[in-house]
Amino acid sequence: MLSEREKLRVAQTCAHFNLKRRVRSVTQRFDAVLAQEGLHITQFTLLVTSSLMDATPVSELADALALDRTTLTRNLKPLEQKGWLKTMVAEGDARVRLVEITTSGEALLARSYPLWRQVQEEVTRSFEGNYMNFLEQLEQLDTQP
Amino acid sequence: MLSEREKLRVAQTCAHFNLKRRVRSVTQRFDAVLAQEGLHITQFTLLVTSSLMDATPVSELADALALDRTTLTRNLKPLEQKGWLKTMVAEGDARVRLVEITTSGEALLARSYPLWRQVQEEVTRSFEGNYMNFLEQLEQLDTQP
DNA sequence: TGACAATATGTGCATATACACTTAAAGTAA
DNA sequence: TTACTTTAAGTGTATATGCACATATTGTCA
Repeated sequence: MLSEREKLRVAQTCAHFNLKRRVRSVTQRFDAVLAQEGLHITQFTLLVTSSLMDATPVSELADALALDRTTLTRNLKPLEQKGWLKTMVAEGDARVRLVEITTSGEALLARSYPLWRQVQEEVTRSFEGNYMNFLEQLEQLDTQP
Repeated sequence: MLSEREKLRVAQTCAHFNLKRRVRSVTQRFDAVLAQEGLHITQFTLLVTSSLMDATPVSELADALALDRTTLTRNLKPLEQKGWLKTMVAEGDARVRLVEITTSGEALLARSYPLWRQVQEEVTRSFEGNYMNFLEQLEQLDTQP
């Protein structure tokens, strides 16, 4: 049986819990604004990355997003259905599926960017210039000791 | 059409993307170890909180976890099925469902705590004493300007 | 008391996530 | 060329998440 002290320690310091609940809050702030374009922040990020890495294999895109490949496969589906992304079989290797953003997807990005920026600025404002430092600290979470 | 520069800005600085991918990594590190007890880190946190706040209404528990109430309802289900949590209708108000940890749940917590602690220490080690400062910075993400 | 408002919770639907397993295609070696 | 291995991707299943809506119970006021 755990002591009260140990339980409190988990509740107050757990890296996962503390991160996750903040992320939930941040997700909702972005999603609330992006909803006017029928978009979630996860989808916005996926569209931007697809646009940056044009005609990329699914696996490479998953790596770039630090996302499980099978998760990406499912996340692509609604964006394809709405015509913002399309996929095509790679020439010379029928195993590979290349992900591409469509013209409609690019237009959506152009409309959504100001919305993203608005929330991004609100979220980062409270860091008062230390946001980049915060991002660096975040990276340490991945660093294996 | 977004410029390359704007796309890179999103990819490199987006608060949501940067948080989310680190969280995915942290989740996997906890889950990998807790798997030997058949537990996810999300469930571990839920069990600890239920244990701390004994016989709490679903809504109050959701508030404590900064979790949508309907999400909590579903997260409770697998834990109830495995007999680690139980719920009972509150005396005097049949609308309220109280969540309680079971003896079996407490035993599981006792076995899982060392596993949590092991990963927690690994994850926080790289902060070298600045972890609490990091948690405070995380809180600013919720602060409305 | 009876009608309506407020409260607590659950469900339908959709997205997000990942592990285990499957399928299909390409590469390789006898 | 055939058999085996490797590689790229998809599917089955389960948990996690939250909005919109539905249901049930309690409270309130005329």
